[in-house]
Amino acid sequence: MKIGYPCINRSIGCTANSTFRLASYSEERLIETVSKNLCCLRKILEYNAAHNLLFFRISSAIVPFASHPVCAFDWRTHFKEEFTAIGKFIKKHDMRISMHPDQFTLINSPDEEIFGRSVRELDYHCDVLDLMGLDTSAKVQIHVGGGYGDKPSAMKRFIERYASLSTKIKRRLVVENDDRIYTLAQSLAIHEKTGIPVLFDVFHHSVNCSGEKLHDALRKASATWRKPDGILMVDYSIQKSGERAGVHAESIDIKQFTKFLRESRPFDFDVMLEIKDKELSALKAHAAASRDGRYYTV
DNA sequence: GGCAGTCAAGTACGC
DNA sequence: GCGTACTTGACTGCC
Repeated sequence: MKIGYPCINRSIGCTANSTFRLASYSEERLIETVSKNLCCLRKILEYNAAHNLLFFRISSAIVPFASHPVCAFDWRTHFKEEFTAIGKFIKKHDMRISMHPDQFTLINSPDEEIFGRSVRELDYHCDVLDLMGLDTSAKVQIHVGGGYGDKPSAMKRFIERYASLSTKIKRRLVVENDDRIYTLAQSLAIHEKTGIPVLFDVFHHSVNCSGEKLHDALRKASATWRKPDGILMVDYSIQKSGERAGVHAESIDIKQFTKFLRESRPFDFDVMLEIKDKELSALKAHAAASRDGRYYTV
């Protein structure tokens, strides 16, 4: 078990997801921004290594507009050395990495152009992980997509579209149960037809539940990950009190997290803490999990 | 320098 | 049909 947090570290005074407006696009601006992002990513990973936080989600904004037609610049070649060096660091510290394209990446959209843009976006995410030289346990997670008023057809379209994807994408792509449309059971049904691993989101499961108890959910989701995929990835968050169901909490509740650790035995998985205060909660979770026999330390 | 409006992209939902 | 939330930060222009 490794513990991590997504994209942003507020303790070290830099960000690895600087971007700019499309209207301000220029090659110079892109190079300057990506250089800054990669430099900061390295610092975040160093912080994580020092604090034994060995799971991290790299921001999709690491290369702004990478899949947009405006971007004609060959950033892959230009930044090859930087990516390789970061990858070496990740491997040296035995870190687990994920990426999560945002809600515009929809491989089950009825619109072929949206599908095309989504494939380009997935290509970009896989390129980042490939350039770092990471193995196929580094994953790119997406949701099943829209319901389009007819979920069975939308799921069928996901399955067909998945089959048409390149190996480069398929070897990294995993699907996650979401908080409004596709449940764990529906994600597992898609796994049955495609073989795609299912990333289990504990919080989404509590908001949009197909009935499985935690133990059952972890057993079923774990079984969708094969050896080259690494162990199950789990997204963990809790409800912010006094807010609409689905709003992420500001900070982790260690009592609840400890209960989750206890109830999730004996399954092993890596936990991504989708909590607003990022590394601060991850550090608290690390302290709680370090007493757990599953917890991985270097 | 600070503030508020806005940002590439899509879908679902409420009015 | 239109505006807004999603989830969120941070860029940008205006004062």
